[in-house]
Amino acid sequence: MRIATYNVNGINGRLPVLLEWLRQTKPDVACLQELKSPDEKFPERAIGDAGYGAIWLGQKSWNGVAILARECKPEETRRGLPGGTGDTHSRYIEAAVNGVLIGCLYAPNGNPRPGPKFDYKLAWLNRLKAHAAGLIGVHAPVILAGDYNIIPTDFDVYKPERWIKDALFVPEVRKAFADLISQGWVDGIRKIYPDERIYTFWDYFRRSFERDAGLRIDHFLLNPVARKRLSTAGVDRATRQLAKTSDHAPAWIELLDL
DNA sequence: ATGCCGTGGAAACCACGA
Repeated sequence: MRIATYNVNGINGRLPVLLEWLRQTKPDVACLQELKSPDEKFPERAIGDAGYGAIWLGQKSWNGVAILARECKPEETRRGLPGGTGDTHSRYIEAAVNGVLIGCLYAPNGNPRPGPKFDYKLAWLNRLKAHAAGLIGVHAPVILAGDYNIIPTDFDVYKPERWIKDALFVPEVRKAFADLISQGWVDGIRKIYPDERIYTFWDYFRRSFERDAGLRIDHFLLNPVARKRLSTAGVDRATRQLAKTSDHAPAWIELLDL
């Protein structure tokens, strides 16, 4: 079972690239972020024609998350993290697909720091941690996949010194990721590639992709049941080279079938 | 050191992203 995550940066503008990627790589589940689309403009028909059922949580212009499942409809279990009174951002949706519980998340960027956007990021990550604490012990595979907007370590950024004060890399934010790991979650991509440079995002400008000046900010966290089934992982770098592409590349993990 | 590019929405610029 292949589970992918892809920050599409606008699902309607990105539709040709998204459909090409689905056609070529055929993930069983695809977690999408940054739809930048209100619910009524989600391209349900085009995605259905491509062979995918979908659930989504959009909003006008910003944010937005969706879960796609090949040849079936995800069984939605939650929309929005708990404790979100007054939070208008569409950043979390969760579903069961073939016995695997999938949380699809788009964490806040948090820049500029300090400021209200950074405070919101830390508060949101605290809510994620609280929800994750309740999922870690579920007796089924659980995957928390998405754009965490966190560079976990020096090894996950092309030039750490340039990012020291950035909201993706400051100690408080890296600690939030480490706290999740302390709960018992496993960083799936790093588990498969302990010693390789893996990036999932490259800026559009300064020829970042050509220079491989990237960041690893899209992650899969696996609970212990899911970890036992983890077999392979990867990043679809070819998709990052297509015309009109996102600044993120899709990332994926493979779980052994039972 | 930097939104230099790109998207969406409103309005021919602005907010926002990482």
